[in-house]
Amino acid sequence: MSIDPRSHTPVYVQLADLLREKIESGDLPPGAPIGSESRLSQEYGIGRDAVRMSIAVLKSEGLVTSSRGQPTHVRSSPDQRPVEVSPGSTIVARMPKSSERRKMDMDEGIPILEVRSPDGTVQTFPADEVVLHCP
Amino acid sequence: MSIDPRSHTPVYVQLADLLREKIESGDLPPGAPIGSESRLSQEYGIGRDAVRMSIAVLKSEGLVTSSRGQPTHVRSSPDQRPVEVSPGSTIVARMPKSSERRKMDMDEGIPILEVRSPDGTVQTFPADEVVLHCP
DNA sequence: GATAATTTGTACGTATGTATA
DNA sequence: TTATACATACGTACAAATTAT
Repeated sequence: MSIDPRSHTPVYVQLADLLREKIESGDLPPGAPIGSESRLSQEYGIGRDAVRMSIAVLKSEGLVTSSRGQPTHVRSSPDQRPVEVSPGSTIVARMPKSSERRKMDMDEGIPILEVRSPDGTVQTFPADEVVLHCP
Repeated sequence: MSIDPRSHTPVYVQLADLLREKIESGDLPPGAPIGSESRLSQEYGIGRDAVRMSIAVLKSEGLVTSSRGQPTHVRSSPDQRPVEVSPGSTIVARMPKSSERRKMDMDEGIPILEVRSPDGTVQTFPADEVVLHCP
């Protein structure tokens, strides 16, 4: 599996597809480092910018996480706990604002689930932590 | 309101915050162009790269959309239609994969809502189009 | 219809800052 | 301290899509 710079598909999309395949196949299991930017850059013969764009795609899909000084690694999703929803509640999902995401210590690419109960109370959950159960 | 390149807060975060404020205050209403990259670059005295990173933040939050040849504009969310959920259903939210997003013609920064009915059927909705109603 | 101008997308480069090991 | 790795920020160039002329 390699990357074709002459393809109509951008190289960063090709690399993202390639890495996503490795993640979903288990070749890169949760917690595994996907390889440093410079290493991927050399290995596939593309610029570091293209590598970073690939990783940005995977981060936006919640598949990997990265932070300064640490290797980028495959995200290990937490166990999803069941949450019982009150009868008559309404549910929406949205992406958190950056400030909200930092405050709730959420990774990129994770939506927020909002549950509005009939009594007016609103509960918000990081979407990867819960499974809502309707009555 | 201006941008301080000496601040500890990255300039692209500062610009994202600035534009988000204008969007949420109604100064930049839905459908309004936020200004071209070159214009924002000149106006705030920062590089085009920083401008693009700012816009990437706002796109990931579902606040703006952009495509080749067209000015980036404030996203106008569609009306959220009510969806009745079957009793005993479970609900999760996640981000779509790139291929999924293209196939469903979804903008960036929009989660997917998955409703699993007790009979095993699974319904998926772009999260900005629906409000789920529990029985 | 054809051209030109505008705008975003892709891809490369360099340099420096900051956090971690 | 040193080395590694990611984050930020600047630059350039060209491609591709849209809009205006």
